[in-house]
Amino acid sequence: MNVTIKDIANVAGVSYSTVSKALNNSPLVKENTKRKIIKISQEMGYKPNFAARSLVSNQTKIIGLIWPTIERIVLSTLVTEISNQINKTSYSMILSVDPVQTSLETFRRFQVDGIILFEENNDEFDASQSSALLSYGVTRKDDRNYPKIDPNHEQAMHMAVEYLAMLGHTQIAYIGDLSSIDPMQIQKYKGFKKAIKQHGLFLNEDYLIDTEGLDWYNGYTATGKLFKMTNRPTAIVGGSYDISGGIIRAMKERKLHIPNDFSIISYDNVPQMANMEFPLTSIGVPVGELAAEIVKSIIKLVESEEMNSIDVYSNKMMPKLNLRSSCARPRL
Amino acid sequence: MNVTIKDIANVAGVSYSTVSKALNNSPLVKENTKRKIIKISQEMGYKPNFAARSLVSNQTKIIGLIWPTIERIVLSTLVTEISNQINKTSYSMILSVDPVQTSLETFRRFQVDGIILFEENNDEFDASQSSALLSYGVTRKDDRNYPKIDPNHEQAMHMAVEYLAMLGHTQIAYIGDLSSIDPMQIQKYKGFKKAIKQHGLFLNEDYLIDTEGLDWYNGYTATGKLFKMTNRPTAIVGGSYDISGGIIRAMKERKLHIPNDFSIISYDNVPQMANMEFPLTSIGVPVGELAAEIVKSIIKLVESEEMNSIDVYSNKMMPKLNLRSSCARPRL
DNA sequence: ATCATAAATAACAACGTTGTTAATAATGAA
DNA sequence: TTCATTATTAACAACGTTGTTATTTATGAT
Repeated sequence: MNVTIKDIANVAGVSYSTVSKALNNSPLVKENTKRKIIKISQEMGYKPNFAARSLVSNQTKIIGLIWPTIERIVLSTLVTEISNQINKTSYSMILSVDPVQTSLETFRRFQVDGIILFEENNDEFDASQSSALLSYGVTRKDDRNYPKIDPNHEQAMHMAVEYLAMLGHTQIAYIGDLSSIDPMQIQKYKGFKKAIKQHGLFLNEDYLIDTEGLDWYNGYTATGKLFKMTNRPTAIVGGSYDISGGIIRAMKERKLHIPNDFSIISYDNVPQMANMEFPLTSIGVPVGELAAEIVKSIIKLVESEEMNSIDVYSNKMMPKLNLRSSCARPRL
Repeated sequence: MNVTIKDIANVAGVSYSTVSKALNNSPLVKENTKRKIIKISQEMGYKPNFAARSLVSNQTKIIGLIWPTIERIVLSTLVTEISNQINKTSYSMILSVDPVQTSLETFRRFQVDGIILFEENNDEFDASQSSALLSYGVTRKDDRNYPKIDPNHEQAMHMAVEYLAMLGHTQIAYIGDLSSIDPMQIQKYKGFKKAIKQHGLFLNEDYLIDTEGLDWYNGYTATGKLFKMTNRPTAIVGGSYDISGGIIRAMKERKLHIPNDFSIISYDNVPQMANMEFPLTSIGVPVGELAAEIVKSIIKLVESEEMNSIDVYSNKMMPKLNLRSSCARPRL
């Protein structure tokens, strides 16, 4: 059996309410006895009972994170970052890898104070009865009634294309998942197309290469399609960390030189980027910043919810360009 | 505010204790009123308060899973499987990606009923004050005082080598992580060496190829070392799913044919194995079985702990050989 | 020394459940 | 009908906290 404040009260010879106050550092109890009680509680190995505390305070101090598809390395990194950041606050994080609806129900039972939702696919679910909810990853529908945080994909593509155009590239390809219903993927290639037009470049539809998946191998295969073309691009934007890994592989296999034969910019901004087979110049919101913003927002949401000030904002975060060595001026 | 059994009692016109019994399907309340109460509670959207319930029952019905390094695909699959299996019981699972010690403290605060621990590296930690604890992944020290479940790595290697030997191979290489302090990796290559000897084959130390990592790219690079040899093996055991992915890649790049040029058996037994670039024959405990055993064990542990029958067993699970098309008789 | 006041501690209610005990209503044998 | 017995429901204590209110003890001015 665990030790309770009553046990402490007994050995300290005070009432349990005094113990409670002492442990919460209330000014209502004398410094002397406070010290004594704290000492005893430590000796006895007291751990506050979570259930009791949340029963009276009506809050759990837990943030739930829903992550239905635990596979991509970028999201792994993001989750780890978020976990670290949350641990610096008074909250804790728990994770559920179940489908969204199931996860929501689990968290409802738990009465978590807030929920972070990674939306990768377009599951339908009913979030109406849930606690403070913050979404990462775009939904298709626009009638969401909860706030969300996202990288500004459009801006990222704009910056990538701008940089390549500045170097003199006019034939730029995008290798990414075009067939997915995942809204995040859709936003990426739409952003790319828009950026090409904005920079006055010709949009060659053949340069939109579908990986039909998000694994490194999909990137590898799709790059093969590129080599079948007669009129090849001089620069490539890779749709994700994993995909870009496959692109590098395909290049090396054909003894092609980066950046002399092809300039490459990869999407995503994780530390691992620097340790790839070839260090790629990349574009994306740094995961650290992303995590910080997500944590800050969900906690604000949780703590303001009492006053019902839940406004449904959509925070599109600013990407950063990380210059490494995979881009150069095109050969003439 | 959430609806409580008292609210239900009010609209049903009974006492709250009757509501409690009705919802718990107690024989002490008349079928008629039971139905009425259940109907009302559904209409009002009642969700039992988790904190209150666990306060009185002194159990949380939560299993915590500690997974400090969320990267490998095999473990992703295992976690998902475990989560699914747990959801079929009356328990729920929560996941922590923090270092072991931190995670243990979090779970202690939560008062989870049981903990599943994935030990990948050799962190030191103090599990003495924790609840029922079950470990997956071998520890270096032998003085653990908690039970564990593991694939029988030695047996797996035995079966792999046996199969290859049966096909006529005498020159078998192992490509895996030899430099790690991760005990699971150590067991694998030690098991391989033992198996080679047991089958009366000559153990060529050059055939133990160090990937120095667990990524697919590590497997790819290590395979390169193999091609530098003059006296090449005819068969390869890949140390993990990811590593084997890299091996396949290296083979294809050199236009080598599997299984005519090299027979390959991969470690790990996940469904994704069949969808690899090349469907590999593999050896390992099926994740489904592994998950089932883990869940069964932790629940048994949790529910028997009251009677203090925690015996420190070590369950080495039996691997299975999955025949696909990556092995053949060696060429003469 | 006496009393008002402040400081320190104790007592108690509440949070939402479950399980036990007490009270009431229904049933049936005399 | 009356009383014992059973079926049904109500009342209450408990779980371990926190916050509010009541009580005791110490302090200081008169």
